[in-house]
This record gives sequence, structure tokens and C-alpha cells, in this order.
Amino acid sequence: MPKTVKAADPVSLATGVREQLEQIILSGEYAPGERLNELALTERLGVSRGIIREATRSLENARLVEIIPNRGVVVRTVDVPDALELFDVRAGLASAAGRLAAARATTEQLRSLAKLHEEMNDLVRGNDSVSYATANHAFHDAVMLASGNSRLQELDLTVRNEMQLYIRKGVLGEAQLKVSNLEHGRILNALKAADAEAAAREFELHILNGKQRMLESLRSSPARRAS
Amino acid sequence: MPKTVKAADPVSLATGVREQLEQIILSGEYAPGERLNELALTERLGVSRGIIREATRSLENARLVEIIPNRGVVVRTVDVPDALELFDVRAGLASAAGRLAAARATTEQLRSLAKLHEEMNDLVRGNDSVSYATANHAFHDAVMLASGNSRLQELDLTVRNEMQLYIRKGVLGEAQLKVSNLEHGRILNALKAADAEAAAREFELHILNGKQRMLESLRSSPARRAS
DNA sequence: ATTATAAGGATTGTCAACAAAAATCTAACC
DNA sequence: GGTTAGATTTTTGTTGACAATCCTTATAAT
Repeated sequence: MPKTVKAADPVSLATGVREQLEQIILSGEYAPGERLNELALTERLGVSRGIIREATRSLENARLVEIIPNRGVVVRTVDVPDALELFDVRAGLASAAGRLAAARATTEQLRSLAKLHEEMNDLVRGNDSVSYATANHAFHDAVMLASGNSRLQELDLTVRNEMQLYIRKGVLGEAQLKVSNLEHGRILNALKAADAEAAAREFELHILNGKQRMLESLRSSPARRAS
Repeated sequence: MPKTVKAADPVSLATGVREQLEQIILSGEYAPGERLNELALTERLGVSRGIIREATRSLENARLVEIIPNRGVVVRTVDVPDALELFDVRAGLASAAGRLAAARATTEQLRSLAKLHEEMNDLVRGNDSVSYATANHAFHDAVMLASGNSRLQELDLTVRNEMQLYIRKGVLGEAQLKVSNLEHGRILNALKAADAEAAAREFELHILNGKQRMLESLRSSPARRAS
């Protein structure tokens, strides 16, 4: 685990720093609302403030941080209404991705999706919600990839990352996991059948149901913000 | 028409510069593929290179420019396959927006949309495709606004701006204009009826039909790139 | 004439220093 | 003891300078 990392690529420093900062933020090392001190980052990452600045500005576009003039950059706080908005956006992206993937997915991509679906069934049985979340991301990415639309892929990832600022306590119950993967099965079947309308509908519905699942799990543990 | 403009807002310079550059690029003053010289922008906008750098990095995130390491920043070239991808993305966003707007649009917003629809009918009759394009943007923005989802609104605008890098010769014929506004009417009716499914479907279809219209108008004038 | 090569200029990459604003601490006053 | 005003420190905003890279041009050899 390197403390000071120079540019990994042969290309610009700012890009590398941006990716590092993204990792740091998504890992939860800095809590939402917490301030990022430019000088501190300078020492930690071994680059000058200009570079840090370019990187944080880029992160602002990705909505991972918020920049308050003359006050600095803080990790963005995503509240419940924000998260609900993001689910709706992802639902739209999913609809488009489902439609395209149904028409374009290769047999190899379908096989890969089926394999993921199987593995997730095992994780559901083991009630391993953490591993399920990882596999779930992989499944969604795979559908986006199969859509053959790079912009769609990229936007979905951006929005999902943004959402990750909210989902800290995103632990779903075993029943919810099971339903979620049943929906994956329906998506997969629609893709196999090359049924564009069904794939669009099922993928979109899967996201909207995910929104409902979040609301449910919120009802069961509504309190946050201790201390 | 000021040549050198300082920060309009009381806030950071980079933000203002970013907006100015965005306007400059979208206006077509710099052609796609053309290089933006940092020093030249420095003189023109009256700020230092650091600021220009922050602004162009931000523009890169919006996909309006491409930054090639050690080579500089160029206005992005959006080719036909790129544009087709963007139509599909917007179709997904439209689907989500239609669904939400049907549930949330206020009577005032509906009245505003109806008014725009009427005005566009006049423009169709006058075959004024330039004014139609402007009004069309307003109509789409209004639906996005009515969806009550700020992220959706913002992403749609970003993608549409990106698309504008392609649409230079986007002149539609009178027949196409007429069909386009008929579709607006169907969207409006679905919204008035608060029929979420219909609104989602019609708005999505409107974008996908727009993609087809682009392909048509491409067939009639396939050649580009003179000189 | 064409190509290869080297010198020179132009442009981007990175940094450190200065200026301005905000936050913090101190002290005086009620 | 609490509050306010001022000074100090910290942090961000902006700039100019230096280093590295790329592009152009001139020159020479085949």
C-alpha cells in the first residue's frame, strides 16, 4: 500500500491523482461532508496544489465532491431525496441499455451473464450481502457493456458511484436478495430471447424495485447520525 | 460585446471561464478537431493559464473537448456512430423523464408546454427550422424540468450539448418538422392524462424517431468534409 | 527531389510564491 | 462568565516562472 504514488501511466499526473482521490472517497475514508485540505493532499500524494486542484475540479463534475468558493472542497452529502433521484436516472439508463443489449449481446456475453447469475444464487443462499453487492455491480456492468454503448456505460458508472456516497448501510435482507436475483433472471431471459422491449422493461423495473428495496430497508432502520 | 470578461459572478474565476468557453465551443467558433491554445485563451479571457487549465479539464468531463497529453486540448469530434450512441442515451433519459413528469407536472407547467407546442405548429407552417430547433430545445427542457429530477435535467443537457458538436447541418425538412411536433402533441397528451407509461413511451419514441430523422437527412446529403 | 537529422521555437506540464479570504485564537470589556 | 473586536494563523485563489515535450524549419546527405 504505497503512501506516495507518482503517475502510474505515462500520461498526465492529474488523471492519476483524480483516480486515486476517487478511490479514496469511494472507499469511505473521508465521510460525506468532510473537508479535503489541499495542502494535506499535496503531502499525501506528492504533487503540487495545482494538480490537486485539477483533480478535485474533475471530481466535482462527477458529483463526488462539492466545491464551496473560498471554503474548499468537501465530500458530497447524498441524502435520501438525492438517492431517489439517482435511482430514477439509472432506471432510464437501464431501459436504454436493456433495449440495446437485447439486440447486440454476443453469446459469449450472455454466457458470462448467466454465470454471474448462477454465482449470485449461491451468494443469496449463503446470505452474503457484501459479496452479492460486488457481483451485482459486475452484472450491471456486464449488461451495460453488452449494450455496446460506451457513453451509456460511462454515465451509469458515474451515477452509481455518486450513489455509493449514500449507500453505507445498504444491507439488504435475504428475502430482498432473492427477489433481486430473480429479477436478474428475468432480464437475462429477455436478453437471451433478444426481446428488446422486455429487456428494457425488466431492467428498468429492476432498478425501480431497487429503489423500493432501499426505501423498505430505510423504514426498518430509519435512524442515522449518531454521536 | 465584451472581448475580455472578468468573472461575472462573485464566485470563482474558473467557473465563469468554463461557461464562456462552453459558449464559445457550442457557438461553433472553433471547429471540431481544432486545437485550443492555452496562451491564446489566456490573452482573450484575461486570466492565467492555471484557470484556463481548470476550465478545460471541466470541459473534458462534459465531453466537449478532448485532452491529449503533451499535445493540448482539441474540440471534440463527434462522428455519426458517436451521435447515434448519444441518441440512445437520451432516449433512456427521456423515458425516465416522461414517467416522472406524468406524475409530477403542475398545471402551469402543462400550460407552458401546450403553449410551446402551439408556437411550434406555427413554425412548422412557416418551415422555420432554425427557430423550430430553439423551441424544440425549450420543449425538451420543459419536460425535463417537469420531471422534478435535477440530475436528469442536468445529464440531458450535457448529452444534448455534446450532440450539438455533431449537428451542424441538422436541417430537417418541413415534413419531418411536422411529424416531430405531432410527436410532441402525443407526449403532451400523455402528460395531461397523467399516464406515466404512455408519457415514458412517447417521449422515448420521440428521441428514437429523431435518430431516424437524422439518419434520413444524412442519406439525402451524405457528403461532408469539403476543402 | 526526397529523406534524415539537428537546431530552434512554441506549447504544455509542473511547481513554488504571493494575494486574498476565512477560520481561529486572544484579549478586553460588559 | 460571556461576548465582541482585533490580531494571527490557516487555507484557498491566482499568478508567473521554470522544465519537459512536441512541432517546425533549415540544412545536408543520398
